[in-house]
Amino acid sequence: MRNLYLTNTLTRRKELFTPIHPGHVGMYVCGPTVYGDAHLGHARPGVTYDVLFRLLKHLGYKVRYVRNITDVGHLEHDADEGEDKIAKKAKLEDLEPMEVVQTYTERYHEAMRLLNVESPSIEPRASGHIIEQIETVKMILKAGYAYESNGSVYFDVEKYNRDFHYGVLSGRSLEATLEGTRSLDGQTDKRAPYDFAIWKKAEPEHIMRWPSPWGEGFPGWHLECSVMGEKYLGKEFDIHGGGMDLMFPHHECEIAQNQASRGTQGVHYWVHNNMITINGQKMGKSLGNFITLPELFSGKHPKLDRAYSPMTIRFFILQAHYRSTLDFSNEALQAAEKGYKRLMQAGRELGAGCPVEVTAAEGFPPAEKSVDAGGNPSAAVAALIENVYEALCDDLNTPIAIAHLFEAVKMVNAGNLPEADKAALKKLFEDVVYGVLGLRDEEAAGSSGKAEKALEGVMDIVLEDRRKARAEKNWAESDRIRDLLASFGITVKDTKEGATWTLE
RNA sequence: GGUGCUAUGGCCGAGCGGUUAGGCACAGGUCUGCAAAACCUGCUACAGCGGUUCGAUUCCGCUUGGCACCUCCA
Repeated sequence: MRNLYLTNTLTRRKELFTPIHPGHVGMYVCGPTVYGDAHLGHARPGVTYDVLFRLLKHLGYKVRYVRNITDVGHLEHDADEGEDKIAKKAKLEDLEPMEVVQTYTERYHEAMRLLNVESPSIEPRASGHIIEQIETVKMILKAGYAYESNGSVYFDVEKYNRDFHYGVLSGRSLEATLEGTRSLDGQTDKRAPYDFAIWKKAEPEHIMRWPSPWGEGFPGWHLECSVMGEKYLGKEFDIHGGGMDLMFPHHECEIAQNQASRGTQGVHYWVHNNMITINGQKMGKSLGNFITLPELFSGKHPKLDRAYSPMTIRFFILQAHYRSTLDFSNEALQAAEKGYKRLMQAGRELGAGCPVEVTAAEGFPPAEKSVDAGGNPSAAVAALIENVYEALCDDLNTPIAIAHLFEAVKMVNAGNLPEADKAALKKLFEDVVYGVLGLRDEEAAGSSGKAEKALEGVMDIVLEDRRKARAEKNWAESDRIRDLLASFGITVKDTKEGATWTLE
């Protein structure tokens, strides 16, 4: 199996990926809190870990990919104020909290489907694991790393830090953590400001609540990932992904909880994707500068010049390395769109088809074996394919992989490709462009609707008339038809093979 | 204040101690009744100041700027 390198946040370096169980990979990624539409920022981890999932499968691993849905216990502000986002949204919209969860979970799934993000193997919900979370709280209490206080249970960070290191992931010392911690106003049940709730008492007005040994309440946010990760992937698993903003405190707390409850940090490779920025600033709810995915797809947002297709967004994300920030702008998105279209055009030229699912390749680069029928590809093509795989396996360097793919585009456009090269590149497009990168040819997707079929028929007639006019060099009539169509948003282009048209 | 990241040509964005990243835009060309598209060619940048080195955009230091986390956040 080909070597894969990943940057492990825990060690801050690129490491050779070695799974716990040869041939198998357990991967957990923090999913969304479903209290609103997913925005462009959510697309980043969605796409990034989708590519990792697809790449691992393509490399031949059997992967169990767990991505949770946070539908409970996500505190809005400081833990002591105890209002969770979903309950708040429910009040705002006068809904049952689970209605909010249902709506936005479905909308999230739809957005991910449009982005061609594969479903994870398991998508557990926090609300479905209250019993397990209570059990874990008990274990942490039993181990002596938590204390009960007025119906809530807090993690005793100071004690933990004496035995282990609270801050291994984010590279902080406890003192450093304390430095910037906000001073807490008023009463607190916590012993120290850096302690965090693993079980939170529900105030009378709190809607989402469950009975527990400490009274009615709800689990702390950090707990769910520890618990669901262990339940579905075991006490130790290979990869844990998420946004860099979750590194502290969320993932730090997860490690502490794991260590305290099961005696191990639990995760071998921590992978963190960077943020998408807008005018150089993080795109986020709290900053109010985010653009939701439905808005992007429809173009309905003051910051958008127009709509951008899901694949444009996906390509845009893939053109930057996942560990770098990526700055949003209409210009950048339009550049991505053009590049994406050029890539797809080459794919069509090669006759490559989108695979239904990613398949494990045999031998690497896989093209070596696949083109026996047509002979071996040229050295240039073989090198190109090798470069693409090398980039992907080098910490998921999709921008480099794409740069090499554009070399392939050049070769295809230059024409006169030997059959063996053509076959090898076709395979490369199927395996990598459509497979691992998960791009889909939106234009080739085909029109199946009745109205579209009808329009196609009408256009055939109209363009046939125009062709006749052109054959008679009746340019006035030809241009009249073209201008008329343009006024409905239909663009006609004359190519060597005849006229083509596109709507809007 | 603490911790960490970052500064690349008109824009987005890789990368590396000595070699063209790539995309978009732009310019020229091919094609074309025109237009558009497509294709070809061109476009050589690494914040500033020092240092290490035969050689630095790439390593080190300083300066200046930007960002993230430390509070919910992908």
